[in-house]
Amino acid sequence: MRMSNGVEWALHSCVTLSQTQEPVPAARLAELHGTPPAYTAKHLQALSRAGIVHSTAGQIGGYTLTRPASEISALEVVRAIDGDEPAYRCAEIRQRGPLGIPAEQCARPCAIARAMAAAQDAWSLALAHISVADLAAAIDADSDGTAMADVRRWLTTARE
Amino acid sequence: MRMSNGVEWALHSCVTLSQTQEPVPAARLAELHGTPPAYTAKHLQALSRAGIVHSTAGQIGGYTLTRPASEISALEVVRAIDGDEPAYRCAEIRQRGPLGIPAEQCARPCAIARAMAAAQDAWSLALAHISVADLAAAIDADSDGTAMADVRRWLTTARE
DNA sequence: ACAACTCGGACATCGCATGTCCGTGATGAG
DNA sequence: CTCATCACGGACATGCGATGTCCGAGTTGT
Repeated sequence: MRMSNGVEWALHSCVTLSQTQEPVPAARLAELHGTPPAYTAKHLQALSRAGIVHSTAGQIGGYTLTRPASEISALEVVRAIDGDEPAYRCAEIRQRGPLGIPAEQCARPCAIARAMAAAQDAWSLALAHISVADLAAAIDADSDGTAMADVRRWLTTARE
Repeated sequence: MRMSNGVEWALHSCVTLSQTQEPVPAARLAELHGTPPAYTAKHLQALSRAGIVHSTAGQIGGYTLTRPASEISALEVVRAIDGDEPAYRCAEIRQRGPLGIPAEQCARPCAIARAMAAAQDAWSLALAHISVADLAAAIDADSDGTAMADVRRWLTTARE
């Protein structure tokens, strides 16, 4: 079980975008994070499709958050990048083999699938309770309150 | 984020093995579940390495559980097949780019990594509380108490 | 002692994630 | 109003890991 690597970049990008009101181009975010520009842009497009960020074209274009950072959960970002299908996909083994159960008796998911789904729900719930604003605040606290200020400064100075 | 498909087969195999004391060959389990024999054997080897099942060679060989099914958690089985490394692997983005933080200030994991780890812990905890015996009982209940009896009968008659 | 049956690890193959590119459209300047 | 510049958006290669398969080593019963 492995999560897409782009989830990390997307979360960092959202945290960065939460520090400004002006559009930030994908190339700028890639430079700040030290990630491949084209690939970073690809993930931002996924965020755009999911309605988490808004894209502005043109010379002063870029990406902005569509909502306050406190109203964007980490779960939304993860789902936008990694897809919303569950990690465990039941292949309906119970219907196969010499003791296969007819499909009409399989209205409910298999007990194993139910257990895995419950685990996934617990995982989702944990992420749903964390917002982008929470992450930004935690990162700021880790750096004694300088990290986000540095980001804001860098975003403005780089634009000059 | 996608879990290995073999997890399902391994869990079903453990449930089946919980219904008998005698060794069951990998080929027999594959036949019962309608899965590729060689690949099924591969996953059983992983369970063997993890100490969940015990293998017996020779003519009447096969696999048996090493412990009572009530003492084997679904989490153990999942980890044995899918690996025990976390789904989210932090690439330490905070150390990169123009605002990179020196490594000596990164003793604690990044706030984002901590959030993802907490979600993974919730997921693990949910699976740790479910035993193979629980799964067998739930599957039996779904079929009005006939499924496990059918499995036991099939295991003995097929051996004749 | 033999033969049959078992597990165990080493070897191909496929799909998806990763990474990259150019076309399209919009914006600001002249 | 026209044009040049810039940014997004989707379509195109590539690499690695999961999937799937095979044969050899070891053990047991005959």
